[in-house]
Amino acid sequence: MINIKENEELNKLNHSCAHLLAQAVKHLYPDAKFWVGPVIEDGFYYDIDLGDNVIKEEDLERIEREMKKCSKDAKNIIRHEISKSDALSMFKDDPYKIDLISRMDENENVISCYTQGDFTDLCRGPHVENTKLLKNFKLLKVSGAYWKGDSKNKMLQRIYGVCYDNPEDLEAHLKEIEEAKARDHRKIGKDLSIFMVHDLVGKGMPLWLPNGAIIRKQLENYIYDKERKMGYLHVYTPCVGTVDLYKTSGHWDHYKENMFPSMKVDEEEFVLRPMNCPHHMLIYANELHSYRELPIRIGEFAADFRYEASGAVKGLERVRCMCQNDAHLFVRPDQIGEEFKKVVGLILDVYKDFGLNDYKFRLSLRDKNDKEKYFDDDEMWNTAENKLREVLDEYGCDYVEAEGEAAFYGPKLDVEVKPAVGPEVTLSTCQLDFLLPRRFDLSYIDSNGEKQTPVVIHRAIFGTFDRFTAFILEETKGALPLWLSPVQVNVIPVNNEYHMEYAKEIYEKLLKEDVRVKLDSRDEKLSYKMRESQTMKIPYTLILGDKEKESNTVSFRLFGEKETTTIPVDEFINRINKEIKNRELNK
RNA sequence: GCCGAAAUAGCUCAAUUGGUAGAGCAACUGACUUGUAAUCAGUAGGUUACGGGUUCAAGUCCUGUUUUCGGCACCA
Repeated sequence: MINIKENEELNKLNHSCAHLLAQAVKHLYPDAKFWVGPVIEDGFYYDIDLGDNVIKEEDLERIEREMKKCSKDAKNIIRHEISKSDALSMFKDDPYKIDLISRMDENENVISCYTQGDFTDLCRGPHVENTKLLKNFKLLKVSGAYWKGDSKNKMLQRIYGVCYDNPEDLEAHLKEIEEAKARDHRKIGKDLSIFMVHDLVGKGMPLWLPNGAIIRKQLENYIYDKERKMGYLHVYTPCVGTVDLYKTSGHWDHYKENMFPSMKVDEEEFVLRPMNCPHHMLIYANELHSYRELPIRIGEFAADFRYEASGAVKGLERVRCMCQNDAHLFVRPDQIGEEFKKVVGLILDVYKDFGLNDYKFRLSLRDKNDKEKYFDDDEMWNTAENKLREVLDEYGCDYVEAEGEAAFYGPKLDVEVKPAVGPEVTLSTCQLDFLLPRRFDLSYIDSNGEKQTPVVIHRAIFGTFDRFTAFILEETKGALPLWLSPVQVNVIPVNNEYHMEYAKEIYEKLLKEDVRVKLDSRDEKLSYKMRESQTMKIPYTLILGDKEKESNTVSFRLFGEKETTTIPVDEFINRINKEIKNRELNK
């Protein structure tokens, strides 16, 4: 999809369309007051205060009609510049405009406005010359949005739309939205029986069905092997901890509100754990460590529970019960760079294995002025942040820096991806931590026999198995590579009476090879079974009839393809074994 | 959590202004014995998310709750 914000012409067009929207809304709702109407990657929006009026989805059509009317009026969009004081008196009845004007740069004494017919808006511009150029637009959705993005403020109404300079591009844009809905992992998850949810279990607590469980198990095996080869030691720990554990770590103070409420058992108070760091800290502290042992890498596929806001819960992507692909690396200060580099290397390696290219690195730093959230030690923060930058530069990774988004214990590097529907989410994460080792009084003995404090690196390559599965389903549109597919081979005899025996023979052979194979023995036509095989996106469908039986061959059809290939049975077995072993991607 | 919308058979959807809840697919039974995306016939399937109210009469109107969806805010 074209990035409208970054395209000069489309940016201008969409910005002007936002004004056209405001003009139409002003006609229909004379009391409307306007906040801002920026251009975004996929169009534009305008935030509006309508007082007691409410714009609903069904009103969008009416507003669109009014916009068309305004467009047909073919008014020139005229820029004029006024002084700051004139602007303040001109918009004196509009608290939103006063807010904008008064916060403008001291040096900026000239303020620009744009007028089209009966409508004038404060705006930096630029705009198209005439409203008649705004023809190919569509209003897409309406929602609430907090003023200035702060939930303590009043909620305004936001209308989203998009505009193009020709009807074909607009049509293509709308089609893309439809296609995105079709590859939403919630739809695929239902169609392919991957997961379900149930009110009696609870919101944000997905149940992984057999098909989903296979995918997850494959992901676990894959990353477990990678980690083990890199010297990780895997553990199992309970998914509860005492409140005191989280008071020690500091999480209780920072995240109490986002944890499930504590439960009292006898004299102890427990919580469902929201993360695993404290448990792993205790495992480290269980033994005395020499500087020679470090780094020590403790890994776990660990279930965590977070009381996510009800409005945030979404399929497998944002859940209240998740399984992290977690690990904590205990390192000496001189090992930070090298160890961090290994983690970034692993991330790059894994994304390559999955054929993922569309992701972004985000380096989250502290807000130097926020002494409440972030512990006050300039040297530690600066050292940590610079180490992360160094490694990223070494790999030549592009990244954006985000101030004030670090964890309370240290800076972090996240990998962000865009789901089919909704805003970007974090998959992988790697975080430096100078604080928790101190809070848990962790130590190792250095070469002089002195106690030193290790540094901890928190990292999750898949992030959570839940979210990674959601993402991989959307990336592949449900047509998973062979090694991840719940059913890898579907065996269909041409005629149940004459070919079942041969079909069974092949089926047994594949079972012995540890292939996930299904034999469709129902009394149905071949075409009926083929249809289901394709809609369930099974990678290989075998057709076995007289021809195959006589020549000891199999005929297979790949998912999404029309032609059939016939090869000897042994050759087929070699072929899929190789494909599975190498975790080959779909072409 | 906030602003909106929605919830009807396992799935996808119908049901005029309030007037007997239907269809296709799936399931089951039988017939058909099939060479690459839906063979035919029959059977069964519902406290219309849950609770309360208005009404002679509620899937439909009002109200509370839950869940889902679109955004906002949040995301260790």
